[in-house]
Amino acid sequence: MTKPFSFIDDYLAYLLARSSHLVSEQFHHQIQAQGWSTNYWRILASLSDEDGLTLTQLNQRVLFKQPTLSKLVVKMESEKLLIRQKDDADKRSVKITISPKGRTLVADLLAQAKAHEKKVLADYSEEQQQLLKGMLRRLVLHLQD
Amino acid sequence: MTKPFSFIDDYLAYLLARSSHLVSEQFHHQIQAQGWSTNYWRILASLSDEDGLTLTQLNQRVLFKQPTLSKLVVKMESEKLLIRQKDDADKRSVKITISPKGRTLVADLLAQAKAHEKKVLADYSEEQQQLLKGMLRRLVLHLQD
DNA sequence: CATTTTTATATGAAAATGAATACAACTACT
DNA sequence: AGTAGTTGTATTCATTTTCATATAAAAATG
Repeated sequence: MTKPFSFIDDYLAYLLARSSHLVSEQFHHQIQAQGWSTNYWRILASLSDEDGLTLTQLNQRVLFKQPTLSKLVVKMESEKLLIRQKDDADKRSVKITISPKGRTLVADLLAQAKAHEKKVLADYSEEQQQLLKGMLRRLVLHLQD
Repeated sequence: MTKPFSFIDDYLAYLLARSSHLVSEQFHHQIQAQGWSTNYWRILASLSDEDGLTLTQLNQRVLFKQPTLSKLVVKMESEKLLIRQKDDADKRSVKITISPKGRTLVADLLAQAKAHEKKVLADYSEEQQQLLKGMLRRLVLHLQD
């Protein structure tokens, strides 16, 4: 009995990239149809858990290059979605907070995201969902140092 | 007992994006250190399993936008890594084949990729690896229609 | 503490990307 | 066959992203 899968279908990096792509794709369309950029969503979602992050801290969650995030954040501030303020403790740092306008937006998007995930995982039992997420969490923890 | 995870750490799309990012990151650095673009790697890897794909077919595996792939493929042909030829059956189509030069490159990169994956999954038992990959494969199948 | 090194963010020029579209070839329908 | 719609690829142009670097502040060093 030989290996049943082609390289690509047995290559973890590809399976992750592909599933990530597919899962996000639909939802990104949904967001874009409402006139929002997916970058905005990613930034707001990352801030939704823990507000007042530094640009660097935010950058670690949001998976952008630093100059990209820097510019996006300035732009989002100009659209009143975020507030940027110098950190008093370290005057190089910029602390980023969601504005009230941003909060209402992210609340809406979070609800949509949860609903979308529910659909994506509709065929999975609660145990399977936790198993999948748990394995991914473990992988992330394992790799991020 | 309340929910132990923040939104982001319990959101499948994020877990996938993050783990995908982390897994690929190191390997991409490794490739870039050798002077190769990660886009080239993705294209060559996708072709390694099944040569002579059409641009559209290749595009489905490689997760680029069509104009991006179109340009990359022309560029790679000019560097003698690929061969583009009109499909006789359908003269709109371009069939893409790996050149001999491309073959030696991809053989090298495939070996590196497998070695890298082995390191990434070093802490996982064979069963766990198959479980993880199986779940991802299932997710991909489930979503790609 | 003065000096060097490191860290946090911003910016400008250059490259990559993508939406829209053009164009050519194929398919379906009448 | 002729026409209308569809599909496969290339191209254009505006936007986005990134590399390289600047700047300023903090930390480390002697």
